[in-house]
Amino acid sequence: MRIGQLAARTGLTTKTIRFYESVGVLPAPVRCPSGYRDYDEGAVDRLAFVKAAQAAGLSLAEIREIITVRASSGAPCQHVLTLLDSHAADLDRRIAELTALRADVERLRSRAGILDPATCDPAVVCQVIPADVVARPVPTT
Amino acid sequence: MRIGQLAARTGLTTKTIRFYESVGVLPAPVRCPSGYRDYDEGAVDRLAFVKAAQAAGLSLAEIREIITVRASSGAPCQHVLTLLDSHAADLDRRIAELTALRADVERLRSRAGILDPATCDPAVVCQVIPADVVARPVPTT
DNA sequence: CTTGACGTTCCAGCGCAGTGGAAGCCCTAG
DNA sequence: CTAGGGCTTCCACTGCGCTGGAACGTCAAG
Repeated sequence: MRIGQLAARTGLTTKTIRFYESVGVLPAPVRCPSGYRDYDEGAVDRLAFVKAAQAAGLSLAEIREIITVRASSGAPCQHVLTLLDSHAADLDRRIAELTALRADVERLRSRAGILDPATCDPAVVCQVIPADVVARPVPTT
Repeated sequence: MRIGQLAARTGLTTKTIRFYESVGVLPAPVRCPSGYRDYDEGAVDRLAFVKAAQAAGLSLAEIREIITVRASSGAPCQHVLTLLDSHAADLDRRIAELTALRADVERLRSRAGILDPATCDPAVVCQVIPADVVARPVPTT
C-alpha cells in the first residue's frame, strides 16, 4: 500500500506519516523500485497504536520510547504503567493549577463590579488586574 | 535607573526586560548619553502589571492589547472583563478536557491489572493501550 | 505526448515566552 | 593601563507536533 492509501485508511495526512517515520514512531517501510514507500497492514496497526497512545496523553517521544522498549526487551507493560502513572500525577497537578487559576480569574471578575472607573490610574494600566495578585507561577499551559 | 537595577527590583532578568520592550508590553525608556536604558519608577509599576496579568493567565499579546487600548481610548476595563470571561471559559473547557483524560488514563491503569502479559501481541506494541481508545482530540495541553 | 495525480526530498515556519551566546561599548577601581 | 562588570545589539535556539512549499521523479489515462 502506498502512503496516500495509508493516509486515507488512518485519517492522517501523508505529511504526518512521513513525519512520524522521521521521529521514529513508525518504522521505515520497504520501497518500490520507483522509490515509493510500500506499507503492509502492520503500519495501520502501528498508527492506530500511536493515535491511541496520543489520546492517552503520551508525547511522540514517549511513544517512541515504548516502541523501542518493545523492540529491544519484549513487553513494555511495566514501562507503560509507570508512564501512565506519572501522567496521571501530571494531570492532577495541572488540573489543580488550572482550577486555582480559574478561581483567581473569578475573583478578579467579581471584584471588578465594585470598582469605580474614575479611580483607575493610568500608571497601573488597569485596576481590574491589581499588582498584588498572588505571584502564582504561570501554570504549565 | 538602569536595566540591571530594574531587573533586581522586579525579579526579572535583563534579557526578559529587553524582550518585553521588544514585544511592546514595556515602553522603550529614554537613553543616557552612553546609550544605556534609563528607567523611571513607572517601569516598576508596569512590570508589576505585566506579572499580575500573566498570573491571571493572559498572554503577552493580550497584555499588549490592553496596554494599547489604555493608551488610545482610556480605561480598558470592559476589554479586560471580556478577556477574563473568555479566559474563564477557556479554563473551564481545558479543565473538563484534562479531567476526562485523567479518567481515561485511570481506566487504562486499572484495566491493566487484568491483562495477561502472555496475550500481548508485538504487532499492537502494548495491549495496555488498546487501539480502541476513544479517539478523543488530543487536549490543548 | 501531455496532463494530472501521486510520490520523493529538503528546508522553513507556526506559537509562546523567553534563553544563550558573540562581539563590542562604557565606566570605575586598582 | 588594565581588568571587571555592566550595558548594547543581533541572531539563533528551546519544545512540540506538525504544516507549507519548492523542485523534482513516477506512472496511468487520454
